[in-house]
Amino acid sequence: MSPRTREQFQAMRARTRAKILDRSLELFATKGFHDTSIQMIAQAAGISKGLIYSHFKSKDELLEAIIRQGFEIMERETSGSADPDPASYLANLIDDYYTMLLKHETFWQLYMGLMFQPGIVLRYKETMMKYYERMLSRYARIFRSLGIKNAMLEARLLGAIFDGIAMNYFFDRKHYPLKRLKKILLRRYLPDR
Amino acid sequence: MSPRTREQFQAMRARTRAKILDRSLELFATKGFHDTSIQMIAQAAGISKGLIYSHFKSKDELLEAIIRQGFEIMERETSGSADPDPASYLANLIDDYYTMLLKHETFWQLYMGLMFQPGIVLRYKETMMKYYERMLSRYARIFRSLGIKNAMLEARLLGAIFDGIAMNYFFDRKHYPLKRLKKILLRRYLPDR
Amino acid sequence: MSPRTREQFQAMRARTRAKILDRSLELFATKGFHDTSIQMIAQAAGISKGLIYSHFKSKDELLEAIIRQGFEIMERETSGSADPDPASYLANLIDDYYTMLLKHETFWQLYMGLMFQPGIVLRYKETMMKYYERMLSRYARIFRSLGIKNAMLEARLLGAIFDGIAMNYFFDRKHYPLKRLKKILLRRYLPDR
Amino acid sequence: MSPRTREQFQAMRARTRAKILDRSLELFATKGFHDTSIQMIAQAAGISKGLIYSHFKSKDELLEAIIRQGFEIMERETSGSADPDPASYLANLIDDYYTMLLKHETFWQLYMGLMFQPGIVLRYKETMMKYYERMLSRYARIFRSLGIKNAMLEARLLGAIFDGIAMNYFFDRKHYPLKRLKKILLRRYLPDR
DNA sequence: AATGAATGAGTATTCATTCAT
DNA sequence: CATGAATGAATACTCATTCAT
Repeated sequence: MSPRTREQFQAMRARTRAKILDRSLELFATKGFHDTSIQMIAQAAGISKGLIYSHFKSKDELLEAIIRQGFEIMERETSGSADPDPASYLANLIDDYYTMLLKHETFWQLYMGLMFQPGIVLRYKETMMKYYERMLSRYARIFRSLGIKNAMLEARLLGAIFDGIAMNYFFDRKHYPLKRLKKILLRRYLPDR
Repeated sequence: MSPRTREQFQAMRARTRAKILDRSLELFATKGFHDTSIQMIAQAAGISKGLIYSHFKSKDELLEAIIRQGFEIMERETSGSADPDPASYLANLIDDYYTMLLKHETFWQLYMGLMFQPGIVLRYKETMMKYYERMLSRYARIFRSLGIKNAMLEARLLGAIFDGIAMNYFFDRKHYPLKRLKKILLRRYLPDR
Repeated sequence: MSPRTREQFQAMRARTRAKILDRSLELFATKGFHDTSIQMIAQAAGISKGLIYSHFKSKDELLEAIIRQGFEIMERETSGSADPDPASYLANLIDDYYTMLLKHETFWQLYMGLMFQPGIVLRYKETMMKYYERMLSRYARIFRSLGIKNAMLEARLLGAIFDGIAMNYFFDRKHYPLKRLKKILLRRYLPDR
Repeated sequence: MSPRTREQFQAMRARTRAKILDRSLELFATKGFHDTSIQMIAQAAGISKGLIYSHFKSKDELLEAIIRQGFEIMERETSGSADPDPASYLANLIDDYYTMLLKHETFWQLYMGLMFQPGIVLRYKETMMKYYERMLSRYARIFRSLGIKNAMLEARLLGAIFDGIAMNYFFDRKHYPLKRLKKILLRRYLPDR
């Protein structure tokens, strides 16, 4: 019955918050934002509805927190991987993308789903765009260093390819030939390897 | 004062039905299925809520009708365009895609949005898949006739590219360089032209 | 193309009216008043919704017409059967009741159902009561002429027996031993026959 | 400021649930199932519409709960009353019936009303039948032990009498000579007392 | 007279959010 | 801090009734 220290409290809160974020991400991604009720999240997280509201002001803010967190993780993980050889860069890029897609499948799925729900997207559009643009710039830089013309356009195309693959993959995860497409992609962008 | 003829009634119904389909497609696409209420559709169509239900048994069936209609139009318009020269085929393919995308923008946007709403997608997955597969087969046939190996995989890649482009386009219609991407695409797939 | 005479028109109207009454009685009795829509009646009668309203001001008035008609028929058919021998009277009474029950089964069922729908009953209570009381008086008269004391109470009991039997019969028409109960009844009220 | 204990929550729920059951029974019985809206029940119970749905999944389930509860009470209260003398049994039976009728008037009225609403009855028919049959068996046993032939048929007749009396009583509660009918009934079934 | 398209008030139901304890 | 009872606004859907032709 010794009173918990401030640290213990904070750790607990952090754990609860993480659990909420975790569970809602999963539910939002697999069932959709509208078809996931606060009640369901609470149940999945093993806590009460009220407690969710002590962490997030509203369902919308919870969603926002998930998105923000997702982007942060994504960015943190992508920013590394310097490589002197531009061609490897490109291979890394493609590798990275696939790694990310599979590692953060759930977030990715949620994120793409949101892109098409205009009512929701509006609120996060800017955040999403910033992230996306940063990514494109990275692609473009590599293309440019490889002497490719229209580097930004090429970056856009690569981005579109990635998005399209992800989209199709999520639509029919079980049967989509993700790996074989990766091979084709590598062959196309790095023919001389 | 003589009663309306059967034809008159049918014409009235057809007109109303078209208006409903039209308006809901637009609203579903721009605001999302969940965020569009029957009330809103009624208002947009200038009719009463009840009348919608005299045409469609439920909101779900209305959506289904929209999807079905969309696919039908799409298919009807794509099925033509025979061309003796396979290379032209490919150019046509890309042309066609862009034409379709712009002509039926709204439906396209709805369709993509639905792909990520698991609760909804389930009901129409099969319909969507059939359509998509038919499209891929067409692509593959062309690749095959051009002597390209892995024709089906290449078809999948092209499909992904198209989807990715559409997705990005819808996310930021105003600034997306749709036309320039088309050029890049044509150059890539038909380098010797 | 010769114009129909006034008589022909009236005959047609009467026929339509009869069909409406007939069909609604059946539907109200078997599905319940609330669970029968005007649309269903129109369909069952092979006419349009509007036409029903040209015969009856409202669904309620249609019900009222059915009830009124039912009572009229009932009364007309019961009023006859004079019999010099009081004991035969009693047998007749029981016979009559069973005959009526089976002949106008549908109306009977509707009528009993309405007795317990307070919202509806209120409007027809008086009509129903008058009819019922007249019936009871007839019973009482017979009991009195047979020298039975408490004739009115006995009439009430007989009435209750009739109602109870009908009720149970309607609840499980297929298995209810209607005929055997009649025998028991006759034996009880006319032991020396 | 300490959170409510599980017991406190349970007590709250139980109180609310009882209030809902209580009020709906009354309203369903006096106004009919269809003519009682959830809104009315909420108002009568002094709670919000939503709260009703946290206790019962639907209006139908609420009705079912009422019926189930009614039968349970009925059965619990009837099951007692052993008596060595069969004749007393019979008197008890009649007594019991009248006691029940008056004690649970409202439920009785609801129950009878439902018997004639085909759409509703279907769902509960079996439950109702089971209860009714158990009751009839009890009656039959007594008749048999009194050496009466056709015991089951006699039971059915008694059942019908009870139902008929109840029905008439509910139709015109104020003026129906319930007590005097009881006397007549007792005299008829127990003439030598 | 006859049709059925059109209306809109009414109803069950859901769910994010609040709040007393 | 934590709970879940309670609220009420929002939403899909039904159906009696009206009315133009």
